[in-house]
Amino acid sequence: MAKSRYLEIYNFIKENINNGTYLPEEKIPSENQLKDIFSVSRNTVRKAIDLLASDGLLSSVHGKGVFVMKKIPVNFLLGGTESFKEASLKNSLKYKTSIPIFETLIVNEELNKKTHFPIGETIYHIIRIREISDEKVILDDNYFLKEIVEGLTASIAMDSIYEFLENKKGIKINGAQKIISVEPPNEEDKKYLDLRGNNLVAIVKNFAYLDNGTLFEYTESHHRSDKFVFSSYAKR
Amino acid sequence: MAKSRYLEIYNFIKENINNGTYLPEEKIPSENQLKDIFSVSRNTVRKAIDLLASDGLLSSVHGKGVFVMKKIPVNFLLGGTESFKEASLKNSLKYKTSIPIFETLIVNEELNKKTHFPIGETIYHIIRIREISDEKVILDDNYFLKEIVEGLTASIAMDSIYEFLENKKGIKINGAQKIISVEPPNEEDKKYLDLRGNNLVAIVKNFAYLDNGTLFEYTESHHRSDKFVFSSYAKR
DNA sequence: AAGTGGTCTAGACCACACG
DNA sequence: GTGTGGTCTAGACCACTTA
Repeated sequence: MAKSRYLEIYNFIKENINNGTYLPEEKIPSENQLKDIFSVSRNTVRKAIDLLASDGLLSSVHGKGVFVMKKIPVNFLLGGTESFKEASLKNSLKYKTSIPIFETLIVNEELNKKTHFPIGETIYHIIRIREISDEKVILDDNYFLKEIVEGLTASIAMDSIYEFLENKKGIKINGAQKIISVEPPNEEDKKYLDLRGNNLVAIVKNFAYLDNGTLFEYTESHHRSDKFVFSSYAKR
Repeated sequence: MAKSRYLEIYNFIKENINNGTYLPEEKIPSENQLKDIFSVSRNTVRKAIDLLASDGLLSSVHGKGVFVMKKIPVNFLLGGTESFKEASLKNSLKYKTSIPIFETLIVNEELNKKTHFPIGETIYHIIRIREISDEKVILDDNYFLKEIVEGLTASIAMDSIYEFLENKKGIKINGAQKIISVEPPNEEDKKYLDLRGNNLVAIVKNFAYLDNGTLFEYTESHHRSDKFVFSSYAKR
């Protein structure tokens, strides 16, 4: 159940898009009609529509109406801020995680250059190897501010770190800056991954921020290049 | 000057972030203070704040206040010495463009599979080669719905297609779904790009939609892997 | 002219954080 | 308790599109 009126309307519209009641490239009922249907103010209807528009599902056009965006032709997506586990579940893949490194470090100049954490901060450094269908294809090189993620253990890291941070510790994550590039594998990649002749890895650098603006995580995900996919929707 | 009150407030806050009046990890004035400063209703202040939050510049925290996000400039995040990456992110690059192919096609089954345009539609197919510092490093394989982009010419494509569509034709673009992968070069890549021994290309597939939901563009950008970089901010 | 979304007001009550 | 942001109302007027 939705806890607010606008989420109720949000879910109603979303459901009607998914089940084909509202068709792509066509209009949904006008804001005034929806306001009467739900007996709410127009602002509440607009809030629901704005949310769906930022999801890329709707588009408001002045004087015309609110259109349903044509369905995005990809349903096997990785990426966004989705964690490895969420992505795997959605794609029903078999995965295994191993953790060859779980250590505590103090940020020195070299680490500061790489992670952008302030020099002197205490951080956890974790390397996780992701095995999918019996092939080690992803190496996650994680750095977390210890102060923020206190209580994190290797067995939690085997599962989902984000699940722990958000649900167990109540940490509010605002979002993350991601930078993707393609580079030759480093020593750790060669040591831990099943490169199978691939001489390049796709690297996703991830700078994650708390709701108050603090940088609390830096992660480099090294993907075997032939197994790498990334997806995002960019509003114009 | 801004044409609406909320944009005025939006620009005011943004300016104060940029010039250091509002500092990262600290709070901006409360919604009630801003409402009095600008003599507007609280909803108008909230609209400005919501916009900046969706830009990733602010973050509202219930009961606490509105925080300025700490943002590390993207060019610092890259590190390394690769001047191309820094330059391309600063947008200070001069592309030289050549157009070996500019043709009109009817969508058949094979093209439908690749572009997702309806079978039977008339489309433009354009291949553009991007040369940077005398190296051909990007191949753009573009497909546009002819009906929408009518009037597009090769000389426009040399410059900026989007500038033409948005400013000259008044086309409203909602956004685009992007999918990134790494693959071996195809025959066209081998023919047109200076691969310099690189045996992989980074491919950005781009599905662009109009405001009414219509898919009007499909583009594959093939980047020589050592010159590829991609950046995005994802809200949680 | 009628209908649509875009902006804005001046309130209200609620939920959360902190001292 | 006080202050903060989160939700919501019941209007109003404006700007754009279509007929």
